[in-house]
Amino acid sequence: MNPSEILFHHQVKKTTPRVAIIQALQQRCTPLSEGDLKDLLGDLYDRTTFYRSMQTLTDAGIIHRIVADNVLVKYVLNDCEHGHHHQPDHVHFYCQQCKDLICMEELKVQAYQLPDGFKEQTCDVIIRGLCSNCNK
Amino acid sequence: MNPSEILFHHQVKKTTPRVAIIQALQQRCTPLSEGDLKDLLGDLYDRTTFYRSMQTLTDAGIIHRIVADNVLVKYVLNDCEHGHHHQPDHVHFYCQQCKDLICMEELKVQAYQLPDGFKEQTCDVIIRGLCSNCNK
DNA sequence: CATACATTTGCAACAATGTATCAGTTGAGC
DNA sequence: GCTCAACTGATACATTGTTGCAAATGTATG
Ligand SMILES: [Mn+2]
Ligand SMILES: [Mn+2]
Ligand SMILES: [Zn+2]
Ligand SMILES: [Zn+2]
Repeated sequence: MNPSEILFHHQVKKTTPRVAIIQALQQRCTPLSEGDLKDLLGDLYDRTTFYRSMQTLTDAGIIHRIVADNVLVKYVLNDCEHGHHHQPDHVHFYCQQCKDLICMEELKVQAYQLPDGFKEQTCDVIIRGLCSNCNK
Repeated sequence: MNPSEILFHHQVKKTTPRVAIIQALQQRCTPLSEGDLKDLLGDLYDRTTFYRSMQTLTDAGIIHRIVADNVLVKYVLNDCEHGHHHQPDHVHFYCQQCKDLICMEELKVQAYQLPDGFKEQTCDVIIRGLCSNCNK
């Protein structure tokens, strides 16, 4: 599906920033931060618009957020081409040195049974440390 | 162990802010944020000093950080009285509405086997959603 | 106990991230 | 093409965290 179709399918208005953001996420197919997207798209939209767009797209179930660290949030499509859905799916590794976020597809996250009354919305499993490049 | 002993044992200089912070963490025995500690300790130290102290105490292995969310970091003693050690130990639940962080002691975190070369330093399992109070 | 030196602190300035308000623009449906 | 709700950009603000440097403090030594 192209960005326009995705937006229509989720009943979200088609706007220039939203289309551009979805397109960029599709092309890279990896978690991207505000900075990453800014590098790709330049001054296509205001920072305020960015945050509002990400909120809208998250609420609509088109993307989801990964909190890699208190100072780094990344965003991914829920339905990427090569099946990179994921939500409480796999572990993410965050390298404290090179600041890279790596999807550990092979490390699946177990389902946790919350006590009665609690409602789960998202689940992040973040392992922080040094990646194989930086650990030398 | 009292704060002074802990600091001495880890070969960290004994200073007023560090002692006060450890003391507060011991008394509450629950994860506290910068704001929580500020409420307890007032203007005992500057904000800059706080961040530097937490870095030092973390490096020394006296406390550890829990990243509840990109805008909320909490700190806990590694060696609390009633055995609340925890590191890759149990799941933390973060209520997106009342902003409470709850230790799910009964939900243990599995050990993940990282690929060769990767070095784990910390592991957070954060489930976000609504707590039983807010989910009504 | 006094001194000396390294460590730590407070202050000021800055950077990054995120939110609120509001006037002006845009887009989907008719 | 109109219309009106939805969205955007600009500005201003809040919070969290960092950096540089002079002044204060803590520990080790004599
Ligand atoms: Mn992933
Ligand atoms: Mn806990
Ligand atoms: Zn790395
Ligand atoms: Zn709650």
